[in-house]
Amino acid sequence: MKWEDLSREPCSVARTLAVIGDRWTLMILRDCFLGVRRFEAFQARLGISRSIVTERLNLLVAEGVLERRPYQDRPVRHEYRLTPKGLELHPVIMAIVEWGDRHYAGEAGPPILRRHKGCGCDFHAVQVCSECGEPVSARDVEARPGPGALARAAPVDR
Amino acid sequence: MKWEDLSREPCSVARTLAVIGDRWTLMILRDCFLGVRRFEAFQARLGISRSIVTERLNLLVAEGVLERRPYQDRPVRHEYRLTPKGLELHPVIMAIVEWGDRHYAGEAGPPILRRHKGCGCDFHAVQVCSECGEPVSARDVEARPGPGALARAAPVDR
DNA sequence: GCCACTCCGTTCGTTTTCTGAACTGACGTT
DNA sequence: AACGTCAGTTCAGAAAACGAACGGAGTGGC
Repeated sequence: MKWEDLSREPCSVARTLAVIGDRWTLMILRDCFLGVRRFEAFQARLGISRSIVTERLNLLVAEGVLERRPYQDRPVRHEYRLTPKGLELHPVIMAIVEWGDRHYAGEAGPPILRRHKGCGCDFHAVQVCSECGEPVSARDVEARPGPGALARAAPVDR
Repeated sequence: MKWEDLSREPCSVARTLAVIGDRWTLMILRDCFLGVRRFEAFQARLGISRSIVTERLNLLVAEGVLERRPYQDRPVRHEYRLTPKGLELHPVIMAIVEWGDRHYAGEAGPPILRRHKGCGCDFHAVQVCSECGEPVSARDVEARPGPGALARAAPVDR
């Protein structure tokens, strides 16, 4: 399978990764959530090729994850901001942070603390069931084909 | 920055992506959570180069995300199973699914439905604050350097 | 014994992607 | 006029991924 074919797969993981699954895209999004908005800042913080920054930002804008808006004229300069759709990626970043904090934080503890404005506490993100509110782990979930599944969805070969 | 340097960054996102941020690794993990365990099955389902499958599985085993265990002798054949550390990646996959379902499911609806065994309902995953139990969105979070932050953690340049 | 088949890889030459460094261009500052 | 900032673009060389073939250890059929 080619990378571009991912978006045509009948799978929400594949379709999402077609947008954000690139090597550096999630790092760019991390920075977005930390408030980074400018081309130079993304490039400097990540230390990657400028052409990659251009390409990734353009893709994210095309997908409606980021919005490119002018913040000055003469010369016109743009900044990249998360759209509502982009903000909805927050749980993805938080889930990644959660796992990294748990398994790769050093002796000292996690490199970044997050406070929940609602209750004022340093917190970590927990995933719960939308129906009963109980925490959900991998073992608690049973997957089956849904209405958007194509015929292609063959039974898994174990 | 090179890809290998990610694991040395004082950032849980970077460290996590150093392990699972690869183009195909998250697709392999998706299949793991759907019960796929064998080399041939990963390769056939993803349709990617066999050498890439080999490399990614080896990395995931080296990182303790998957376990390589024999399921027969003569000839010895191994299957790849999620370890407890690997199972803890479930929220990451679920967060990705959630976003894909919301923004890329067609008219018909999501391609896969998930039932929570605890309550028996089809559900979706919600992220809540570990302290107060309220749902957390991007706007509700305030990040600041934690104990594991190095001096390198400069203020964000906006 | 011989051939076909399965599973799990490895090897290798070609194509694609990424990198690093320089270049452009519009504007401000000294 | 010279220099600096920001946001890109260009391009040769390095790295990664691809496809297709090959290997090897066993099973099953005849």
